[in-house]
Amino acid sequence: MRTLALYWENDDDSADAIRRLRKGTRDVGAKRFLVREGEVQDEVYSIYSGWVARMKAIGDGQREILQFLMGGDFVDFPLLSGRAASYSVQALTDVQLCVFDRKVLADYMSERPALIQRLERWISMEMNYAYVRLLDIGRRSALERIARLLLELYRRQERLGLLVDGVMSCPLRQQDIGDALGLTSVHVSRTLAELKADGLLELHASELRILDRARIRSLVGLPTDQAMPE
Amino acid sequence: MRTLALYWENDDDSADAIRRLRKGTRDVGAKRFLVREGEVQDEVYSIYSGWVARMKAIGDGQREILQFLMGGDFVDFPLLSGRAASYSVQALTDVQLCVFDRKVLADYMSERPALIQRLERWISMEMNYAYVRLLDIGRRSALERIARLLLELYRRQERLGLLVDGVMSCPLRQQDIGDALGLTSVHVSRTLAELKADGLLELHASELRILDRARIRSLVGLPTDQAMPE
DNA sequence: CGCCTAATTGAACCCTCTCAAGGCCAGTGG
DNA sequence: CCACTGGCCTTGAGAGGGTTCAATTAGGCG
Repeated sequence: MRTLALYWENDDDSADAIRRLRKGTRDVGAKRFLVREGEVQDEVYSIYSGWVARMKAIGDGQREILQFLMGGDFVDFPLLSGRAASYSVQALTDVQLCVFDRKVLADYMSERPALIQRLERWISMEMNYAYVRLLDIGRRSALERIARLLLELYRRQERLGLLVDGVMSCPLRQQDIGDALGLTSVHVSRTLAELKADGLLELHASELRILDRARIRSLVGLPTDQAMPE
Repeated sequence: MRTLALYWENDDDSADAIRRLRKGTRDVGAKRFLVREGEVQDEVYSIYSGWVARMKAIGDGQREILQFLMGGDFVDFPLLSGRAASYSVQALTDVQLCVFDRKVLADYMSERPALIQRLERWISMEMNYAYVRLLDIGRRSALERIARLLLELYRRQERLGLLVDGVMSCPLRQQDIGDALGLTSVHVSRTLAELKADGLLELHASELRILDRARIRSLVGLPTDQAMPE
């Protein structure tokens, strides 16, 4: 486990400053909830290591995973004004968190207006993930959805420098993938088999390897070159 | 056509101040694009009157509507830092816009840190709409999706004081509803017929009337009382 | 080794799509 | 005033992608 940067770490030292605001760290076991829908929390978490998911539950025990979170991501939302969460957040693996006091964070930021844009950029990136997922679920086939999601996760882990020899450690169960993409775990299984058979990727024993990135990108409707992320 | 409040108009006068920043107004005809995916704009719009949709296109001519916008909503995103839009924005009806200069708005806000929280609250509300839609498309049946969307729109128009005798003027084609919910216009037609037959709502000649709000709410999995919005 | 959770596979079903024809309505032009 | 047009909605029939149910296999872990 290594120390991960906060998202807005870029070219200046504001990330460092923010990091110094942290109250401490905390370990949370897999399957534990960090936030429950409807609750208000005066702490803010960012993820140090491990995987986490934001999700909404529907009456009959079903759930929809809204977003997967990993190293450096802030867990909840809105960050500054503590309001009842509109979703739950659950640890998918054992997780190490960075803990902030919401008020301290809010005070710090309101004294540094330049950070607004950074905050806004972060949020709009989050927003974009949600919108891309909407396009996925609304308009793409199971094959395309799964390929795109795996590529997205792979890309994010890659950026964090967490790949080992081009292999991503993927703690997601097929159930989780299905819950994120509006599919059944059964159908995720079948579709993954198809992707493997086509030689696009390998996923076995929680290890994901992208075999043919270009072909996946074209399958998904992205330009084949490296123009755009995900 | 009446003057609509900006979203963050609440209890103080910051909304007034922001409104004074506006550069002017502009009229845009139905079907025109206000923003195109990938473009950068130095103007920011909020909606004065009319309906607008954010959408993403997929290669083969399909599109997914991400969000419907109406009176007081800001059109694009991120608001302050002009970046390439990750979606297009199209007018669904003739629209009257409030035009701001992005830089003026950004400067104004960075001098008033208290507005950060307001900005963040707005965005997190937007985020919530996206997340609710994800739950819809991912886990709910066509019947539930359509009922919920129409209730959401009805509720928003109600808040804006735009209902006339409990009737909402709904400029959406069934195609639009389908594009927002991941359905075909054909199936939207059939499902609407079912909702009408069940006596839940009326939708005819662009006029929507909610007949049995409580039953729709329970169909959709919301508490039957008025506890929560949408 | 045994237990438990996750993944795979098969078969039947169903919700939603596709394709296609017809109807309604508003606008337009003769 | 009426025929024509184009856009949208409706309706039918058939097909398909994904689900459901259920049984089996594979994997981790004490």
